[in-house]
Amino acid sequence: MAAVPSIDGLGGRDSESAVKRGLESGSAVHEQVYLRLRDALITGGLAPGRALSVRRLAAEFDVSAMPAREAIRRLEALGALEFTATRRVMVATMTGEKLDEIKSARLALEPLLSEKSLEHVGRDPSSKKLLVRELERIDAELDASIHRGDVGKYTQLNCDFHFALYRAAQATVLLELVESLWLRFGPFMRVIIGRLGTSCLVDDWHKEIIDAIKANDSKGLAKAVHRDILHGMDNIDVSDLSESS
Amino acid sequence: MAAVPSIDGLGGRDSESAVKRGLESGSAVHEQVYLRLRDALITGGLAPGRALSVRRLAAEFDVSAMPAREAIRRLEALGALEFTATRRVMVATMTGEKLDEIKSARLALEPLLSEKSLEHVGRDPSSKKLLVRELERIDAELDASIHRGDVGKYTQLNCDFHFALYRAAQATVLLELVESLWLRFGPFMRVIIGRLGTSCLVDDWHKEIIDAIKANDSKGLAKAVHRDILHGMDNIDVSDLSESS
DNA sequence: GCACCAGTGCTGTGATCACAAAATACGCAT
DNA sequence: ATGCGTATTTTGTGATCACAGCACTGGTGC
Repeated sequence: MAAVPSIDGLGGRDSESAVKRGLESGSAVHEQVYLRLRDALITGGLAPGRALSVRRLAAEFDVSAMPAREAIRRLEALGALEFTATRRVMVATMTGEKLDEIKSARLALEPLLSEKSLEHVGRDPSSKKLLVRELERIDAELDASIHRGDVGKYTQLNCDFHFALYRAAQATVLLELVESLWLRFGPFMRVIIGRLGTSCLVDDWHKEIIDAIKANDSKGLAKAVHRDILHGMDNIDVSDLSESS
Repeated sequence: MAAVPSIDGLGGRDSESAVKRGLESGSAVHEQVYLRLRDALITGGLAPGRALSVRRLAAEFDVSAMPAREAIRRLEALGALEFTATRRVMVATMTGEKLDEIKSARLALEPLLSEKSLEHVGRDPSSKKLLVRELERIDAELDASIHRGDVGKYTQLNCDFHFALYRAAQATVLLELVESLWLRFGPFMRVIIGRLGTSCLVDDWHKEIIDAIKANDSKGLAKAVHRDILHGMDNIDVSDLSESS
């Protein structure tokens, strides 16, 4: 009963989370539930509109209702989950307005955050080497998953790539804001990409990002991130929204 | 026992919250606890580093522990509260890095949000009139509180002013991001202003903001908001941080 | 006077229960 | 077969309890 098939992306998989935090996993049970649920959401493991319930979630994770409730509350505060009129909880749905806001916010924050990363990592050549190597590793896997047509893996790796970059900025506040944004569009994006397939995807922007880091080109990096976001969010048709709920 | 003297800004006061939401108060008890605690934090009613506890908070609000726990979890998710190493909860403290991040994020988001407000309100002259009138009302009170030297009222009104402006954008996601930012620096800002007094404050930028709205000057509005943020956060000495914990 | 240590109260955390309301399932009548 | 109303189940929510660990108190020994 520990392994859970009914929620995609929530099952055992490996211990490596999509958005590894600097923090330790924390002994608290509700923290672990939160982290696993968060990763499932951010990588699109749960479809928008998907109904959740305290007891079911608790059963999935083989814990009591309390930790599940707390995890749900936190994710609701971050906008990843939303209430129905009758206080039931579901994965947040997407609207055209929301999508627009998320795009604006991403464009405002993520290039900034990536600049900070470069600035932070620029002082220490060894840590920069490490970052570049990790990004290249992820990007290679990402490339492979695109050609393989593995949507699930792509989503997770794309998430890994960006947050590996952003985490290097050591900027907690900004990172949490961006995380909140990804939590909001992750489930939706997964549906979209799943519908379009990986054929429409390229990771040219990621290579531009890596090159800009290598060249210590702060503005170029910001621009590359900007373009990556635009590319990822512009080919989304609003008409997809109606079916995604 | 309903009126609580031990937490400033949490006591009865009037029913008007600092950051009124479009939503109704919601019948759920934990929602009300959350809203009151949030307003207390955002207006600086609780000092940074201030210890909170589930049971004490529950007693303050005359509810059981459960709603208090849920409210705390949500505010912790938003970065308003933080854990000690031993899982105890306190009002988030400020560091130089955090302050820098918050400033960056505010500068990136709030001018954008204000532009959206103008855009949204520009189509309907009557709603624009309404907004301008409300802003002028708040600004007048704000002016008065400055001359009166009423730091508490100033903080609350400044918060009211900005969120009255931002709420007009009808942009939930962006608003929640900004709210999260204000929750983080509200308590700290209150301490700073409390130390400096209202003498150093001017609300010229607010008048510029109102003028830009009247003139439908989108860029001018963004610039005015930008300056208001800079003015508010630039005269903060990092040395204040050590004493504010 | 000061440092240290035991004791006591407080705290987070998880578990469980009760209750009302909502959603689902089911069966009946047409 | 289908629409409808009832019955059962599930659900959120609040309350309470048990337990282990931390923090602070007060006192004792040096």
